[in-house]
Amino acid sequence: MSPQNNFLFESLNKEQFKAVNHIYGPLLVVAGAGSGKTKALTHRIANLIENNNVNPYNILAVTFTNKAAKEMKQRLEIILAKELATIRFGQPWSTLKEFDQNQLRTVIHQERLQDLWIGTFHSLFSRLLRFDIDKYKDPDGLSWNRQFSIYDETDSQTLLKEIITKEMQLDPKKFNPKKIKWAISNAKNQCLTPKELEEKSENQIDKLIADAYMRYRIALSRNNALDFDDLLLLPVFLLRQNHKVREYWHKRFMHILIDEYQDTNRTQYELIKLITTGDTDSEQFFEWEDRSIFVVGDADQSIYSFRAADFRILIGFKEDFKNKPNDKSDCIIKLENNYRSTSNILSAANSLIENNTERIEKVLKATKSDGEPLKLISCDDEISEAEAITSKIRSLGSKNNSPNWSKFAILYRTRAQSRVIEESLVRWRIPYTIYGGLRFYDRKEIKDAIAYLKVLINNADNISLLRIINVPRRGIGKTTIEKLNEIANKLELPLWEVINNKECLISTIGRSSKGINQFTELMNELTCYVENSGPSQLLQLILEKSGYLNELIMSGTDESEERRNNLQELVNAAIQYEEETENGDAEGFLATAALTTDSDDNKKNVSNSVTLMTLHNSKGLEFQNVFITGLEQGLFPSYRSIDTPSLLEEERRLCYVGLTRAKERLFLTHARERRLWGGNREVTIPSIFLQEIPEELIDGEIPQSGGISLKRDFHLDRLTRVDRNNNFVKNTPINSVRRLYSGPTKGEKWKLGDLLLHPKFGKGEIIHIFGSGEKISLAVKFGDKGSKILDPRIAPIRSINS
DNA sequence: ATGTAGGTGGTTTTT
DNA sequence: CCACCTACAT
Repeated sequence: MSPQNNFLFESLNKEQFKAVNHIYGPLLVVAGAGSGKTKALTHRIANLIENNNVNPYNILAVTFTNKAAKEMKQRLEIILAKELATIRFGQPWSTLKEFDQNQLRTVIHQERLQDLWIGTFHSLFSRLLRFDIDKYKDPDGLSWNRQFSIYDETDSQTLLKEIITKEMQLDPKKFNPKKIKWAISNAKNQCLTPKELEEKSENQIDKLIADAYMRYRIALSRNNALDFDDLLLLPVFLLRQNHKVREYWHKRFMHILIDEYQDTNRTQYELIKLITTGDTDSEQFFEWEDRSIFVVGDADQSIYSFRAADFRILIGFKEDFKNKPNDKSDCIIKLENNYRSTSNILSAANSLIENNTERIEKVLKATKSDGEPLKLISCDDEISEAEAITSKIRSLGSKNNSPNWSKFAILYRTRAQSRVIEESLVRWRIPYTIYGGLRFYDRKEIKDAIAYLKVLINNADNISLLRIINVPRRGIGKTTIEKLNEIANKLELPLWEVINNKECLISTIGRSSKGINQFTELMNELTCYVENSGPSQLLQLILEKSGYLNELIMSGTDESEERRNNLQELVNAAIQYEEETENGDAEGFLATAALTTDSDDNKKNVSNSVTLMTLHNSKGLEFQNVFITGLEQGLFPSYRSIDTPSLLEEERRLCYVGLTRAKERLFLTHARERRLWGGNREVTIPSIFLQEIPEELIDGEIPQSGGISLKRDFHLDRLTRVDRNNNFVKNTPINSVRRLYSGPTKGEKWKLGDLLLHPKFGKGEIIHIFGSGEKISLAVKFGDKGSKILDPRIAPIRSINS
């Protein structure tokens, strides 16, 4: 059939059409922000299935987030259902009743899309490992089975810390487990084995890290566990060594699509290459015949190099996948029409990004009119910044009787910046949602419940076992656990094997084994249910039989009520998982739990609230009104990037991503001074990025000071906070609020040119006064000691008469 | 075995 | 400033 007649192609521009109609061979789609790349992707998949007889079973589609995967699947469902509508009902989709529409979608979902693999690299390849991990033969003799646990950052750090302190006998203060984990992760993302890392090491510390990596790997395998990076790294080794496995996946995934290709790292790239080329020698060029690889990306939006993403992979695409050495065929399509933002916003973004050197030349062309100029909001400090943002949102929102808060997004470089903004929003009763931060699955009670399930599935998982062995309290103490753990290590057995052995217990810890017995009996009883129960039922049983729920009910506090609700929510999530996957097993549910982030949660999107998130989290989203905050040197761009050109370019790309999120209005804010971590306020320098946007596009504005009349009130007690261990923190005082409420200062006795005496710096002269009233800081010049910024309420200074 | 006080160290971005 | 860890008291 002639594809041109197909409505699949109706709403596409010329370039999008070319992309969608690409069938075999490699293709790189360079897609600028807002240029309709998701459309190109979904329509191409539909085109493959609908018009080119491709079985969805043979398609692998990689997205950057689970949310994107979900959305893509839904869009695909609708496209195909529309197609089906004309065939089944002989009438267009829009004229069908909702009931019929839904029925068609269900049909498509069940009959056509069930076998389509679509998801993040991590979720897709954890799935692949569930099939084939037992076929992996490790050169060091390590092994895993398909019940493997997935360790999150905390779990793996716990494990690594144990290795560093106990096995290697190093001082964790000198050798920070976090940093070592970071280094190991980096190696894994570059596809390096411990051995390769060791060969590359140049100094003692590098050697130590390689050693830790080696031991960490062994420890993971003893726990039958993998960390996030392993989910990609292990498949690479498996596919490299096992021809049969490689051929299987090569033959299965004939059409590979990858979104956000600029954020691919070496390991992911290796993975894709292995599956695409299959059993051919890398020296040889194979025929594409009936297969394709289709990647979409934008080098200007590459913002994840800190986790080893490398956008040069995108730039090298043509070289990597061209047909023959001399192939001249053009396998690049550029999407440059932007359908999202006003022309002013685009001009600003284009000007900014032109300051980067490493790029694929590309200019976003506006399809919308000029719109309003960008607004620059300069503020005294971070509190007035927050107030200015809030007041702007209020004035724009109040034009409407029922304001649509979800049209607003506040973006920041670091999470720490959100706090002050939250306080301001709470004060003005503006509803907001923070993305990122504490994951649902990271809450204490959820991690506990999941740990039970993990141990039931994989009893070698010591980290999870140790987490729950005394939760709820069974009177098992630290020394007992320590003792047993030592025995387990000595015998090279999982801790579970040791505690599940009555003789062993009695001979080693004797009378203090009561609690342990209670625990093993519980787990043995629960194990009986594993085979015939789904994850939701198992969780329910765990919570009841362990006494976890009872304990929460007994305590009867608001906090425990909240925890119970969360646990109910967890059971619901498991039920939903079972429905979506048609009786998916507990292993699959655990993988979902490990790999789901908060921003994947679609429930949040429907609420009418202002969005707060990091710039990183904003990738792929769009909002009517966007605030980019904290545009100061050292904050954005970050102080760690400021002196390194390549890192600075990444910050600039991050800024570019931020700018291009906005559809209509864009606000840029900065504070003239800022308290970074409660310490002294620092005078700031406006971000270099502000200078890189043409002046004529920006409209300055008089900064709003923090001195709006504030009514003491409400809600502050509802700002329940949770610490990093997920315990609720009671009555956290909110300092900035307190500061704003406390009355006027004891008087402004300081003025320019005054002389003062400081015990450490000596005599100084006030050369500048920042702020006024309560929030005053003095810049004082101390002769040979240089200048300092002082807070006169804190600094031990007294004025002297000249 | 468990709870709490105080000292200390760390602060970019995430699957 | 905040969260974590350790040491100590119960």
